[in-house]
Parts: sequence; structure tokens; C-alpha cells
Amino acid sequence: MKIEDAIQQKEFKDPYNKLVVNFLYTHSYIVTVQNALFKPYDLSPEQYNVLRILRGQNGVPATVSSIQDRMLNKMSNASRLVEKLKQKGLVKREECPKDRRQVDVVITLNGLEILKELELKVDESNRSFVHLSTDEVRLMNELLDKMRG
Amino acid sequence: MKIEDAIQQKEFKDPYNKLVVNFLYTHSYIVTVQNALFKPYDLSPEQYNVLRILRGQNGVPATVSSIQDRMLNKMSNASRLVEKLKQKGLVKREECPKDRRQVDVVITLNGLEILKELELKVDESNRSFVHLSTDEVRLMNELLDKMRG
DNA sequence: TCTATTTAAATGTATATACATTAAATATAG
DNA sequence: CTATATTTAATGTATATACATTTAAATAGA
Repeated sequence: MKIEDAIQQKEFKDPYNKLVVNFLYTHSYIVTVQNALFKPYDLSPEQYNVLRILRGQNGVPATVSSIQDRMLNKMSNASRLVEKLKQKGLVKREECPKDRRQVDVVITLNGLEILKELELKVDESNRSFVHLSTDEVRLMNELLDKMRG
Repeated sequence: MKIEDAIQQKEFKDPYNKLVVNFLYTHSYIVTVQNALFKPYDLSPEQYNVLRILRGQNGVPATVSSIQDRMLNKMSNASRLVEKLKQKGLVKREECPKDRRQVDVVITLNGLEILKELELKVDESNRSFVHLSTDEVRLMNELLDKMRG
């Protein structure tokens, strides 16, 4: 469906403007799908992302700030997300011996299990709600990288 | 900058997965720019969008639910956003005589003025932070429309 | 008409941005 | 070594999702 029909706006000033609006609208579409997927697991997309980052460490602890650096949303609050995940028993958090300002965060076995189960569904979901061919997806990835300059 | 470098992730399972991650990361980039732009005006991007919808009505009142239908984020709360805008004197809100459940919302002169001023900056900003040619922007708009299916 | 259902808007609550500030630990400069 | 500056994480506060519930008004049906 064209963005003009989706938000009932006949025309846009220029294609750049239209792109930003189209982008924000599409984002809402994506996160709505993702939220529904994560809800039964009592995880938010942001918490899921933190778990993915931690698994990528292969057992090496990550500090809160290193998690923050790798989050999709740079403004989100890694400290609070880690706290939430700890309450659910999905991560462990302990003082870093080398630098007592830092905190070492590691994903637990329980966290790894939930991540594994959820990831199957996420992969499947991503494929099905993105109505593009593999070539179009590659093209879009290139355009996104270029877009940010 | 490639998404792999931006979030320090070497590889992705498949291009669809990469696209979703790339999309979410790029979204964060866009809203960060937009927030900085809107901050001096004490408006959020969502409030700005409501003002744009109301101006598009050309004086015809919009109900809260018609605003909701046309918002970029379908899950946002038009009722509360309208309340915030009313407190700032940017919109008027009055009971609809034909159906007392509904509320007629209209943008004020003050709202129109702020919108006009802000829009110039938004247009300029959109052009400068989207590092794509006009043709690439058009292509991306097509891909976004197709992506949602 | 009278009740039941539906609809519109508002409200309640939890989570997550967005951004400023604080507190503790470490690094650095004199 | 001591004072200052910087870094790391946590916390405070406002706004905005996300989603359920409530209230009031209109509509449909018996």
C-alpha cells in the first residue's frame, strides 16, 4: 500500500520529506509486528537486542557502556534494561575487578535458551513481514547504509 | 557507514534479519536528528505530526479518532497528544454537536505559525541528513511501500 | 421503549526513550 | 601525593508508546 493511502495524505512537498514520513510509518509497522512476537515471552524488542549482544560475546563479559555502544537505539538506557533482564534471571551482573566503576554483564543459560527459542520465531517473522525479494532486501540495506552518510 | 561497523556485528544470519536491524538502527539516527530540531520549539515529533494533520484539514475540524487513523505511529495516543497541544495553545478542542462522543479538534493561528516556521527547518534538515540522490530516494520510497506488502 | 451492543474518547499502568544530574572510581596534572 | 578532571554506571524526570479498561453517548434489536 502506498504511503499516501496509508496515512491519507495526497501529496508531499518533495521526495525527501516523503521518505522520512514513509520511513517513520514503516517503522511503526515493524515494531508492531515485533511487539506481538515478543509479548508472550515477556520481553521487549530492546531487551531481546541486549540478549543478542551478550550472546555475541561468547562468554566474555560486556560492560554496560559497551552494550550501550552496540544498541540499535543509542538513546536507550542499557543500565535499566540490564536491571530488568537480571530480575528475570536472564543475565548476571557483577562488579568488574579491574575497574570497580564498571559492571560485567553475562547472559545466563536461561537467557541463552529463551534467546534460541525466540530467535527462530524472529527469523521466520522477519522473512514473512518483509515483502521483498532477496535482491531488493540487499538493495535496501545498501540504501540504508548510504542514507546515514 | 555499514551497519556491521555501526553496531560492531560481523555478520547476520540472512539479509532479511540484517534489514530489520539496519532499519531500526537507521530509525534511531533519524529520530535523534528530529528530536534535536524540535527541542527548541518544545514540541515532540509526534506533536508536530498532529499539527501537520490538522493543518491538512484546511479549517475542517478533525475528530480524535480521525487523527489517530492518520498518525505515523498507530499505537500513539492522539487523545493525550491533543491535550498537550491544547495546553500550549496550539489547538482548540470542542464537543462535536452532531455526536457528543466525538471531539472536534482544530489548529489555532498560533499553531499554524509555529508549524510554518518549523516546517522550513524540517524540510532543510530532511534534505541534509538523507545522504541519497533524488532517484535513490524515489527508489527507497517504492521499496518501503512494497516492503509493507 | 428498554436493553444490549457498539463506538469515541479518556484514563490507568508499565515500559522505553530522551536527556540531565549524581556518585563513585580512576586517571591526570601540578 | 593531592587536587582536579574524566569516566562509568545509576538515578531522576518528562514524554511517548503499548495495551487494557472505563465512561459516556449513540445505535440496534427485541
